[in-house]
Amino acid sequence: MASTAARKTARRFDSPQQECYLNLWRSYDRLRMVEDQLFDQHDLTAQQYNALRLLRAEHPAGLPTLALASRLVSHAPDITRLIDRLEQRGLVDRQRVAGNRRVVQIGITEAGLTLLKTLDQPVRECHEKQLSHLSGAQLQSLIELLRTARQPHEAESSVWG
Amino acid sequence: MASTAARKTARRFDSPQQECYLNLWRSYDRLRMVEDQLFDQHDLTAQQYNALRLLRAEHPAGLPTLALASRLVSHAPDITRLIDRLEQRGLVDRQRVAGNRRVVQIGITEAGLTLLKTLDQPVRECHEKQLSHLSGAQLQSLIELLRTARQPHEAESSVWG
DNA sequence: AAAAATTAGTTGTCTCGCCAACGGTTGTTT
DNA sequence: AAACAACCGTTGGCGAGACAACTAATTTTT
Repeated sequence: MASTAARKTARRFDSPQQECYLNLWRSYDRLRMVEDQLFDQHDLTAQQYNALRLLRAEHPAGLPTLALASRLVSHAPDITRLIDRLEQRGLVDRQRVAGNRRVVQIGITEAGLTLLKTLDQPVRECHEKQLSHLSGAQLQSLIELLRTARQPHEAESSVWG
Repeated sequence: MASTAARKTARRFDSPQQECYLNLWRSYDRLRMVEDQLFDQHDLTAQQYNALRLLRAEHPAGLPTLALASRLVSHAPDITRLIDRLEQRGLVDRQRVAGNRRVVQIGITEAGLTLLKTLDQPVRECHEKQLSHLSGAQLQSLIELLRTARQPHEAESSVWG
């Protein structure tokens, strides 16, 4: 009966859209906790790790500050100080660009590369711990639904679109 | 061909599990942004709104501090000061429980109820804006996959399990 | 019934997220 | 070429998140 399903949803949620969003939030919170456990051991945040990964992919060229920010999974208005912290630990370096003195190019250092290397395997295991109970088909289905869900809220130019 | 699909994934992700988790993070980040736009107008955080909603559901009885914290969508180690801020704005009140003087019962005030009432419709519209482009079947499917994804990481006793 | 352990919540401290305002650099108008 | 606008990044200030240490109240142990 439709009324039964409706009543079931009505128990805690105002709409299917709300139920979906709160489930998204909750699942993110739970899986994030698993990842944080790993990164805490290395005094990193997920955001910092994400930045280092992107810089490794562009090594040795590096990326301008705002270009780096725009590629991060999660919006980072505080990119300057995120980089500050990584720079203070010697994991990245900054360099003014010759042709355009407004731009600051960020590069990953040898120390940064070394740190990432020690994390590669643990991170892979972490993601297994998070989601290995899902089948390949379930993973693909979930990925596709998540992409569809955010699609209207992605900028045209986003690398994430 | 399997190798084609594998190569496609390999472009940016180390594993399907990683791809899935990063998509989860990204979609959460994008949809969260939509919600924040609304709450910012009322100087609320999503977490604060969530707390007020839970307190309305328990009105007029209220909830002990830690019981409230445990029901929030997102883990809140800072529950005391979250309540402090709501209390300073007169949206909730605190009351020591007679029988057990350790417990502080939190209740929503009339002002809190009034604020929630003005938010009910905008919040519903916000969730529509977030996800109305998904069909009912897609929503149900996504909800179910999200629940399955976090299931091993939920405590037995969780109201979210 | 005194000591120990557990429970409930608060406080201190530090980092991080977020917005707005700013300074320096380059590109565009007129 | 002077004025204006746009761009890139930094800084200030404050609210929020995280974790550990702490006080107070209650329950359990011996």
